Amino acid sequence: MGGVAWTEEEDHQLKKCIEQYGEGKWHRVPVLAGLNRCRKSCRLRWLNYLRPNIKRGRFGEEEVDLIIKLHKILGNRWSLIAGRLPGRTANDVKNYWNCHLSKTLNAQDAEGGQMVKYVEVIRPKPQNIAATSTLREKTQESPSYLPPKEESSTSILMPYTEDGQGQIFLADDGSKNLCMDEQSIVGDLPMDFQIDAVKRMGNEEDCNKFDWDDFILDTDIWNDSL
DNA sequence: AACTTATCCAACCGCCGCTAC
DNA sequence: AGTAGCGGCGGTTGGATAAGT
Repeated sequence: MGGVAWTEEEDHQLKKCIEQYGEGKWHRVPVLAGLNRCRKSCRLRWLNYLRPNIKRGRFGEEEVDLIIKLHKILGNRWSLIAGRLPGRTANDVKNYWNCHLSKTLNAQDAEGGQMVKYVEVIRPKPQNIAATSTLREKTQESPSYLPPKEESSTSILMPYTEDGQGQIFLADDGSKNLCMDEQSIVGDLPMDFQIDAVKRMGNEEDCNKFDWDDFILDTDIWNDSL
């Protein structure tokens, strides 16, 4: 292993400590539990191994499908992906990806697998001007950048697929619709940037009301498009 | 049976963003 | 405004084990 393996006794001490004091305050855990481990080591051991309801064993077909879909949308955001797989940890998902999926899928891509690109989505003009300009500066780094069509609106980027299906338009009222406008293609951009952009968009009130991570992760949206 | 190579996965490391001071 | 401390995350490491020769 990469480090010193945990003993049964250490596991027991950690478990007892969490049961007594609850999760969190990890810097205090080594002292409270009487363990010669750092806060990070304790946290990791709890999250990846000792926490109740952790699922062990092989990944099911449905789980693997979901991992592939979510990885397409989110990239290496293992904790977000694991959040959609009950009982699985980010470490499990990451290990599974690295051992089983990355090689297989890279080979498929080399043979012309489907590729995700991105479209521009129009939202109402935000009140937070500073955030908007940051987004535009970043967006313009894309070689195929197209400026927003209307001054009264601004844009975010969402994935669509090579075959032209599944482009998402977010209407003023927050509803989600398909958008087939080819002009709206902005280019290939990393998902991290998109999420960053999405988080920066709109006034604070709007952002608080709308759960963007949940929107992006809402697999029902992508079932038809990916 | 003995040795080598490949695979798996628990644990560690370094970085990042947030918060309190 | 700067800094220290924290929780959290993703990348990487390396020991254990399985598979191959």
